Amino acid sequence: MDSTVLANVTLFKGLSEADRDNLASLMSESTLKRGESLFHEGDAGDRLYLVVDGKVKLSHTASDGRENLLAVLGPGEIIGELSLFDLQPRSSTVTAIAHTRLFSLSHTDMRAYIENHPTLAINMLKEMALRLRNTNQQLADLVFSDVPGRVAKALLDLAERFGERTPEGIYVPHDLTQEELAHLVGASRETVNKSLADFTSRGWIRLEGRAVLLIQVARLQRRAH
Amino acid sequence: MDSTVLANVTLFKGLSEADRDNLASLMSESTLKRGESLFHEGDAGDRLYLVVDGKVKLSHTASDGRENLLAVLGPGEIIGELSLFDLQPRSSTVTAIAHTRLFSLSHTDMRAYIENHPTLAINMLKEMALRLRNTNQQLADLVFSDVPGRVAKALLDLAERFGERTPEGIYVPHDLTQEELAHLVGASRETVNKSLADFTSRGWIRLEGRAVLLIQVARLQRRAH
DNA sequence: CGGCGCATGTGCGCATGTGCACATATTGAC
DNA sequence: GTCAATATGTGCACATGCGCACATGCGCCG
Repeated sequence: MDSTVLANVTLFKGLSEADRDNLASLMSESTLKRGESLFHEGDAGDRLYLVVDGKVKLSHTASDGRENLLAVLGPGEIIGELSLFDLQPRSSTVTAIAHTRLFSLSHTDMRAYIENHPTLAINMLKEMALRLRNTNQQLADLVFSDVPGRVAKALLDLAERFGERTPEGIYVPHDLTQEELAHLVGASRETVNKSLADFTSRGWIRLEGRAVLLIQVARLQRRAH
Repeated sequence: MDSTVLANVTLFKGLSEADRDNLASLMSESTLKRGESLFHEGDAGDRLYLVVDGKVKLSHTASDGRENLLAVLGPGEIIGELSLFDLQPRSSTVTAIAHTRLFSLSHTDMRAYIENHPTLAINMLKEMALRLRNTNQQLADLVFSDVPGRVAKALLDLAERFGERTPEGIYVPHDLTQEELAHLVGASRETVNKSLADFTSRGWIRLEGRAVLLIQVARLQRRAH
């Protein structure tokens, strides 16, 4: 296991190199192809995962089959941290939306490390505070904004996390189908499609398969408010 | 400051009596009347609060003035824990909805304690994991359920936290106006009022000022799904 | 204990967004 | 490269819920 990867992970910031090596020796590696799941809602979970490369979606399925995306996670982000502390079953399903490489660590090992390394505990708390803020923000967006507004917001969010500047604008390879994007913003596929079509006809964005080019970021920001 | 109160707070479970005494000596006490605010969204915050008695609402206001309740917190629950870790300004406004007594502690003192007491760090992580699960659940409800469903859910939620069994049913003194309840479920006051009227006419509940009597809990659960 | 102000109850027209139906385009497996 | 499966694009009827308008009710402050 390569401990140098861990140096770039927020969760492990501030740990000594020896600690990171040690942690790395406790981890195992796995990969997922698009569509493959890491675990399902309701499963008992005893591992913590770390995305090294690729992207996964965190989803929740209602009893009638409708789906809802809680988040899209990329490199450096952690998965399955909730079950670590409250011992509840997985509250969401995690599925790869691109080819993904992960490291994982048993809850037992992680707990032991947290208890002996205050820095790690604090990092973990920071991470969770951030998540909580994001989720609260999402809640507010859902209540306050209409569908086009939420779509604009989602695009800007994805841009911040996965975008790269180009001469034409920000290129955002999000790997989501429009249906998945719809689930992310809590709307129907059709409505999201129409919003995207509208933004395109205004020249704000250009669709390129499972990626978008954001051309007029300021307009999108205004629309997202 | 009375350290016996701390013995019943989840966050401080597992600490020695000496530690609790010591923490108590670092705390100060304050009270709020209904309508008074502890702090506002955007404020810089450097204190952690603990609800001893009463109830507060945690709200978020959009730029156009519309409001959204993130949570209602009661005895034993903590407030202002996010700013502790990420040093961001307050992400919500906290206002008393009943006469409320609070203890508070400076971030510096709390951080020092967390770093030296793994138990406390783990408790904090548990607390935040729980919050995160709840918020995710709320997100899902907002996406999947219609307004009456969300109202039913909210009533059951409030019952679990504040209700007391009586011969007639579960009596829930929630202290919320219908407008506040509407903000909590992300709907308009009018629609919530109509849902409540409907539930009442079916004999599922009875309204009693800022309290509800839940008569047919099973029906509500079915409606909330 | 009287009355003002906030809270609740209810009808109605309008806007948003859903879900179906169907066409077209793209992708990926063989 | 072919072709089935999946994803995207778009019109339309219908449902939900919002927001205005207004009536009624109730609590609390002086």
